[in-house]
Amino acid sequence: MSEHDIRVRFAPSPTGPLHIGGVRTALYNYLFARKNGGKFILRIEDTDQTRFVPGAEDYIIRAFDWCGIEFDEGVTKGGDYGPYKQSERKAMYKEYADRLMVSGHAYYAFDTAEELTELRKKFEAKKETFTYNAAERKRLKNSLALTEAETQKLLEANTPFVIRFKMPEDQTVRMDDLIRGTIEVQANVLDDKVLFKSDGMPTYHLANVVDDHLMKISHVIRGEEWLPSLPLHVLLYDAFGWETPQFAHLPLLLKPDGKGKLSKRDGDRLGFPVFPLQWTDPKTGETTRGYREDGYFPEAFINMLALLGWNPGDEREIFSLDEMSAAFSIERVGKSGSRFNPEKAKWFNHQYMLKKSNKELAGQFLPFIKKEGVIADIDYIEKVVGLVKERAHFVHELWDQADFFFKAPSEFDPKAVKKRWKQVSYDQMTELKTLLSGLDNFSSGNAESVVKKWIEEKEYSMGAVLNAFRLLIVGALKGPHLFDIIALIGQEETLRRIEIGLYELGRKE
RNA sequence: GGUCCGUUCGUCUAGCCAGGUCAGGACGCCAGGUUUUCAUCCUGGUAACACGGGUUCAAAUCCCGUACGGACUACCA
Repeated sequence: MSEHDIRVRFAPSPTGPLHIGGVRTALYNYLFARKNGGKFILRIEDTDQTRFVPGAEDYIIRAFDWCGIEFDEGVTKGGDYGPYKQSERKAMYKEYADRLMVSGHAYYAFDTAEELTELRKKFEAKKETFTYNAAERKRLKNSLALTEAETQKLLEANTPFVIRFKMPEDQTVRMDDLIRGTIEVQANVLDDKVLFKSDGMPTYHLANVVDDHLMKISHVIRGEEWLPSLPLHVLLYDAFGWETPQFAHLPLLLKPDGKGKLSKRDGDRLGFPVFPLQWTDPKTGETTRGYREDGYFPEAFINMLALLGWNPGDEREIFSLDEMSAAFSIERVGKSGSRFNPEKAKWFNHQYMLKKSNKELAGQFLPFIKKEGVIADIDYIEKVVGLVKERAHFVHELWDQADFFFKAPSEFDPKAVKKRWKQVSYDQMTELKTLLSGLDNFSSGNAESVVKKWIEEKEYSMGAVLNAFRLLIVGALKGPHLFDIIALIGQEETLRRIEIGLYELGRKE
């Protein structure tokens, strides 16, 4: 393996279901790896034991599985750079923290969480912000302020400690971001972040830098919320004497209305999912809807997500994962946050509905038909789907568009009856029944030409006859081309429905 | 409050880096056409460079400022 191999990672924390913003971040990493012939790695960042949520890791894996996003290495895949779960790498982090101690880039701090909280409160009362930095560290309980003997004594007494990064003074940190360009920050304004916690676990900052280096990550593509800690990370690479990977910080997903980033509450409030899969909170038992359960096709979901912040530079909008991979480039990712638009999400699903084969759709439609207590042949369902798929956004909407293919109307839309069932209708339909019963060729085309010829010869109103006919067959003024319908349900059923309709609607006085 | 990031139709965005087009496309919405139903589809329309300076013959594009928005500011990631 050469030094220049492209390796990217997605590193979620198993603290709950994966937000669609996270899915998008993973997607961009995946596309970047595919485009550049690189590897895509899934690493679980579970260094916070207090926030562990059972089932979350499994959820994350199932979610990507559904999306069709595959990893080359990671918790489920294995690989040469494992383990891929940080809790299983625990032992090594202390070693790296110690290296920083030795090189003078880090120090022990014995301040308790309570003491620091107290300090922050005091500062706040003075309308100031407490920062653990060069100005303050001398007055606090740490190995920089204490004598060596005092420090040693505390250590020997097993006093809980953390290891903090010693932020350099008077240094300008220069960073390059693939999306935002060059960013400069004065190290003075940064604080001495905790690298190693008193529970023996590293913080995100240490773990992510160590792991990214050890796993030979070439590009760190992550959410914008990490931008403020980028200087720390860059300084950490420097302190270790490691080459920094390239960075790209992705813009946020914003809520459809109002201000701020997209949250679970927006989904509940506006009626759309914020998670790929349904999630049931193990503690509260509360269930949150997912895109899959709402009837979205994974391809549509991914396609919609990809275009939220990225565009190919031409006017294409419908992409398969392969097409997206080929077209993707990090330079074409926008800088500003994207407002999520539920309407367009539906449109995407409709596009995929149109694209999908009738066979595949029929298979997905089958359970809904069974639920209605109807038994139907799969070939028949396929033909039905072909006629109605363009009128639905989701598979679950198909039944409403197609129920009349499976059963005679049980009721007739009163408004339609009022509008289209006239005095003459009864006699005309009776005549039509006779006409149709004599047909040998009941194909859509033949039935249509015979019926229309008859209407013309009798000088009936085309609209009146056809709409009354539709009413008897469908029960409402909706549906595909009428003659396609009767050809599909067949001559016998067509005649039966006319008969039933005649009986139900009767002769209008 | 501090630090950093951002700002083109209602929304997603192209155009910006290498200044010069009636600022283009898509979703939505509106109108017309097709479908003697409804939906699809087709055609057309609606609608934007946050504001103020500067540089220039010329600024959406380059520079500065302002406003607004966002993220971060934990022994969370």
